[in-house]
Amino acid sequence: MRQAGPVIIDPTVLDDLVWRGLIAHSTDLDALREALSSGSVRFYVGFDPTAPSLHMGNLLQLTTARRLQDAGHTPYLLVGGATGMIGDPKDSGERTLNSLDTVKDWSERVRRQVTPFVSFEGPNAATVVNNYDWTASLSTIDFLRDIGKHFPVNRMLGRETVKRRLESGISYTEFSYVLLQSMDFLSLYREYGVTLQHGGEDQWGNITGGVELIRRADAGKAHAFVTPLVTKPDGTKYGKTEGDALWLDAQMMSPYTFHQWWLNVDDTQVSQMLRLFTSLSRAEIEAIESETVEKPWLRSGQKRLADEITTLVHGPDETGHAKAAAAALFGGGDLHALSPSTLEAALRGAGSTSVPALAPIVDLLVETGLAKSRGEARRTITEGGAYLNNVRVEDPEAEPEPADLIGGSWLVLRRGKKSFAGVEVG
RNA sequence: GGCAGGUUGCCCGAGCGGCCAAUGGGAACGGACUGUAAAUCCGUCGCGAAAGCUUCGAAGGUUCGAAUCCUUCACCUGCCA
Repeated sequence: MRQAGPVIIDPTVLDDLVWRGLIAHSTDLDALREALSSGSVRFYVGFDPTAPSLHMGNLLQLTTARRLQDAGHTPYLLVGGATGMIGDPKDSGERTLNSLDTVKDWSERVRRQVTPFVSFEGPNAATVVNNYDWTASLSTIDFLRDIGKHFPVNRMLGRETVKRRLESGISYTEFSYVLLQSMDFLSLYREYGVTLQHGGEDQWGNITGGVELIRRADAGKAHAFVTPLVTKPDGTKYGKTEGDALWLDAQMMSPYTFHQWWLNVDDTQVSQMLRLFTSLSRAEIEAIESETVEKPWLRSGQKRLADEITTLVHGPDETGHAKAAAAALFGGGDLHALSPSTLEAALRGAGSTSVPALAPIVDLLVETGLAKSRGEARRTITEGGAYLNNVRVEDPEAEPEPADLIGGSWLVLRRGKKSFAGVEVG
């Protein structure tokens, strides 16, 4: 896509990032603006393989990297094959170390997930690196002499994450994490001339550790900024409990569910999400914002958000399917009136199960995963929360009849307002 | 190595021999109201249709009866070596 030849630098990129609210903290902003206006800056962002899929926080880094690349800068996407084996300290306590095989598997997944977001063509083509490559062979002596010497322990103890962990305990392993990440920045600085790192707000300490190391070890000048931590309206983190996590992997979260996730974003957060995650222009976003204020029930912000981001992550075809599925299931019309192919596609997106023969609703609720146990399924029916083909089921002993089958073989089960599951009988 | 404290359901946190499947809060789930929103109100929240069964770090033991007492083990925290 990108033309060979000189890179065209967009000098307004930093101001755009600021307007979007993507900069929570940064090193000297004026120096950074200067650097970003005067040439293609090589920058890096890291992704540790701590789960089988990337999530919302990683997505924010990926779209940010893309913005920088679109403005003419050169991305280095780092897979944390080494740092993923150590684990950075988090407030909730010591991590369980993952096995070598797990980290390798997840590293590979990260590498695959990360690549579609940037371009590998043109003069400012992206590069994917893995910190395992320069970390694994490093000797302990060299590490302590060359890296460790630059880290005063008294300063390390003052870091917020460490302070919070001193009560509950922190292992030397996690305490040392900052050295590894700092060494990454130094290595990329030396090897490729990388002078900028960005990441999530929780990485600020680790990132500035690298900036400082470059200064101490090489008397070099590097920049950094971090994006804000995106929290739920109540201030808690996403991904803390199962239901909130947003996975980019289609196996872990279907494109339909992914699309629904964005569609259900709070009114109070739509504006922020549009700015942070989409590439819509300022004018477009402001137009949507005013429409959201005037006619909130249209949820135009949520719809645009869901379409844009699902397309970015899963492509336009999947977005189309997700919208069609939602229209079919939430449309409120008679499901029997839908064409079998439309229905089938919708249910595949929402999740479906095959059973050999008709069975009581209670069993089907469990079978489809809408209820965890038969007791819970019965309770759901008693509470009035179970629906067959969008009609409430009143009787806990109810059993579907052949006439309920749509297109001769499908049942649509629903729990509550939003959870659908298809059942294919036969 | 010594001494002290801790380990309870998704999370936090009561309980300290029977009235405990285990108070309370949060999360989650269902209903009403709505816009597939928020807020609010109501209800549910180990498994089982029920009888009953399996839970309170692990394994033993005392007792008619234990999450609650005893022993050993594991892990965590603090203080002292």
